Amino acid sequence: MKGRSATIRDVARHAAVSVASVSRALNGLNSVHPETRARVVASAKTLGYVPHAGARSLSMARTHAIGVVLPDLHGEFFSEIVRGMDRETGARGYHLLLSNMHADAELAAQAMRSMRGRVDGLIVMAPQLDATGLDEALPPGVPAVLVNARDPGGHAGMRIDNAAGIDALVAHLVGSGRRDLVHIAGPAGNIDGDERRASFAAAMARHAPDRPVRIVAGNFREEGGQQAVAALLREDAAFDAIVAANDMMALGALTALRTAGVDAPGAVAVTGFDDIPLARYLGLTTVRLHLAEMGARAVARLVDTLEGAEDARTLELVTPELVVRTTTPDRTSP
Amino acid sequence: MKGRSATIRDVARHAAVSVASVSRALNGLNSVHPETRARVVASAKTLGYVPHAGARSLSMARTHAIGVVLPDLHGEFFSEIVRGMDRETGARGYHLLLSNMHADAELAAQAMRSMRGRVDGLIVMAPQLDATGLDEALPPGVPAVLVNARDPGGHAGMRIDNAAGIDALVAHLVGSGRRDLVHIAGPAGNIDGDERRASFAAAMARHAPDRPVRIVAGNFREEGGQQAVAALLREDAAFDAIVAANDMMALGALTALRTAGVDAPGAVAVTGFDDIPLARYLGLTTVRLHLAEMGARAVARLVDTLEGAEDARTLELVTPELVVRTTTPDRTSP
DNA sequence: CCGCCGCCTGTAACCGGTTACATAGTCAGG
DNA sequence: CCTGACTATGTAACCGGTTACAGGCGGCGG
Repeated sequence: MKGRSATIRDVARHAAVSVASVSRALNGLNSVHPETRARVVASAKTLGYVPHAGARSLSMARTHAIGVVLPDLHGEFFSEIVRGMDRETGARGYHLLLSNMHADAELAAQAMRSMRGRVDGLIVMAPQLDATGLDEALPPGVPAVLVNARDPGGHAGMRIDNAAGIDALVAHLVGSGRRDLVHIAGPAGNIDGDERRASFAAAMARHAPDRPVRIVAGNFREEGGQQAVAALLREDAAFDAIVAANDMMALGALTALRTAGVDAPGAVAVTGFDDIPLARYLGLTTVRLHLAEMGARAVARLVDTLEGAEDARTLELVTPELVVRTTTPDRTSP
Repeated sequence: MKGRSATIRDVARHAAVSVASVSRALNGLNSVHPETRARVVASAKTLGYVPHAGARSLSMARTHAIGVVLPDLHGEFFSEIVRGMDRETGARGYHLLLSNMHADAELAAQAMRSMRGRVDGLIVMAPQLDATGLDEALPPGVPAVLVNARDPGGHAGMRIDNAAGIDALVAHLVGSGRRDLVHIAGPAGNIDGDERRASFAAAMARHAPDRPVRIVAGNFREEGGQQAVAALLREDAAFDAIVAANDMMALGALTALRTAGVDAPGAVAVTGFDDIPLARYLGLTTVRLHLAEMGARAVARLVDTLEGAEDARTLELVTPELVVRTTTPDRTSP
């Protein structure tokens, strides 16, 4: 409509006061005569004045925005984390600046740099970057919380407690009468995959120390679960439970078992990891990740340090919750 | 570490040139002597200089960010739209500023205002706001694309083509031998629910004009589908197909039919709307929404108008895609 | 030798707010 | 009546960039 929208100086002129008074009046600050304030507010309304957040940020050195750098996450995972962040962020009066999908480390680094001056802090989930590469990429002086990073280095970190999740699953299986467990692992090199594999070995040592630790390779995808089961059947292995590193592979394993004529979950119990929506429909026993909570906590910690609290710079774990369904029936009470 | 991070003046001092030269050198602009440029680049690197995006935005009156105002969307829906936006936004060199979850119109309006000076344009999905309320809430001079708005008024709009989706489903059902279709509607007042209900009537008139238009109430949730089926069975209605207004209700309908002993999909075919991930697993015939594409198109249109193209201010529809699965078996070729 | 032109660079204004500091006015206490 | 404190307001610097404008300088044609 009109050329450009009203600035604070337009309001000042219209109300016949100085810009300082306008600023003070509109921010409810210091001492402003009630009558002056009323005049300013009226002028602002008639001019349709909306403060320019960018200018304010510049002069206050505070943007009230936090940046989020994520890899190319899929569906549920992405949406849950971001939802949690968004909830907390809104509650604390901040905004979220997204920068998703970064193919390689260079792009991710560039994305992080391009946020300097736009955000007060960063939440970074960058599987491609190691600790030192990350320190180089982070704009100096911008606090950060690392989510799911292999090594948070000197920063605050958030991570899923994979060990607790796997331990709960193994304990549950052993407790319901299973003895010969097999783990279908995630892709090598993936943080969660690696942790879950190691945790499986640890959990077996704790709950079934007399049994061997059996692990077959997988890839977090449905076919991976199918192929793993096919390999197991081919070598005629004896097992009565499968602990898949995530739900999708558990699904694949389940269908592969059934099409091969194996009684699942009767003869072979199956567990997953993640609790995707499908798991509920298929009755899959699994662990729920509380991703939204993790996102919210990451924001909460970041905002806390932004607002002066001590920066803990510690790694905080989010404990998954065991969800028992029908793929792990109890064998101990026949 | 060091007190505050380097500014352009620090670089200028270090390289013994003026700030203007630094700016020109780093932006690959105009005419800068190669040697000078090299010196500037070297200084910038040793000082760890990262440009301050906020300051740049202020002076250029361009933020290269676009704001997104969404209601509290759940899972798949939210994530798909945002994913599409993010993809396009990254490809065009922009950022995405999220402001999710706005309980009422007032909060949504406030969220939109708070974005002035932070973004170059807005993508708004605000079911609570009507056209005029929206025009008041929009900061002046900020172009906007409205997603799923009942009436885009004078703005550009994006919407799912509900009529095309319902028509495809009804055509498919009638084509496979069904005649007595029942629609389980969405909640009254919801845009998509209303459109789908009206479209169902229109589609029936087109493809099965001799049959009555039967509609029962629903609420987009699983129980809604169950309750609708219960009501139908209670009144002993004769029907051989159910067209649910979304997938969740279709699921509810399916399970309710089966637990009531009705042969589904043999005696009663069932269709949904949305194509949520579960639909594939349950073999539900439905239509796929291409939400990511809608988000991407919204961004593309917005960026186009920001970069000078003609602003079409037109309502653009995204056509859903029919996905035929097992809940609608063919009856015409016995 | 002069003037002009093109290349390179510097100075300073500007974007739209906030805020330290100065100042004018009012009022009470001594 | 003077002084000090306090309130209300204005002036101008500042945040960190971009860029219009003004030179300075060297080369070249006349």
